[in-house]
Amino acid sequence: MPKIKCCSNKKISNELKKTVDFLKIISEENRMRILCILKSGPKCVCEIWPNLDLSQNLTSHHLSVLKELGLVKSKKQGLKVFYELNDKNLQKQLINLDLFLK
Amino acid sequence: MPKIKCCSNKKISNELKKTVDFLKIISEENRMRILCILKSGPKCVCEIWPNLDLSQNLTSHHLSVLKELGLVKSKKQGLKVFYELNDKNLQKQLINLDLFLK
DNA sequence: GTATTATATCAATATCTGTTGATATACTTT
DNA sequence: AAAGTATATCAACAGATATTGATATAATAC
Repeated sequence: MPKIKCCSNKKISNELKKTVDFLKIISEENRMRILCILKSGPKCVCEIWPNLDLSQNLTSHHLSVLKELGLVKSKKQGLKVFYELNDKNLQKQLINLDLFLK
Repeated sequence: MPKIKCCSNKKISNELKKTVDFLKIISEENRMRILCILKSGPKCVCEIWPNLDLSQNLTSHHLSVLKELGLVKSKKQGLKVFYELNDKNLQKQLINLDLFLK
């Protein structure tokens, strides 16, 4: 039986799991839209959710999911909370994905 | 209110949905593993499932999901069914993903 | 023909994840 | 202090998706 790296090697297997976690987060239409919206720069929640045809609280929830995985960062400014891409991490995850599939 | 392409433009919005469909399929640990295994060339199901610690029928099911989206192709050879990457399509989908996030 | 092997299918279940509505927090304005 | 605005949180529900066990199909070997 030949050894297959992504199945037998623990380090690679762990990397694969992390990549899958990343994919699970971005494989949702509204979250992908949020990431696209944020490509043009930081936005507060009130600028994001009307574009998505989503409720405010659901948008907030998706943002928190993205933040938990480090794909976006946020900073409070008065009443508003501005979200922006954590582009370094996002690009890193895309590169890891490529390593598995290219 | 500024227009945001991935939300307002129908064509781009459709592309985004297709990309999300692709992501949903590959955001599963075992399916990602299958794709990795197939990078080293065509394999029959009986060579794949023992590597995955999955049952035969579940492996078969995941393969059918991958095939349905055109990420793998299969050909029967006697009793065995050999699966191989549909690499052209896989790479195309990765490029589309990059278009949205890079 | 029967037995055996490889693969696929199906219904039932379990698990996960998005959504909703209500409410809480936190800041600003008056 | 009270009212209003922006955001977050929570429990409950709904829908989707992975898993399981049993069984079906299809090709080969005897």
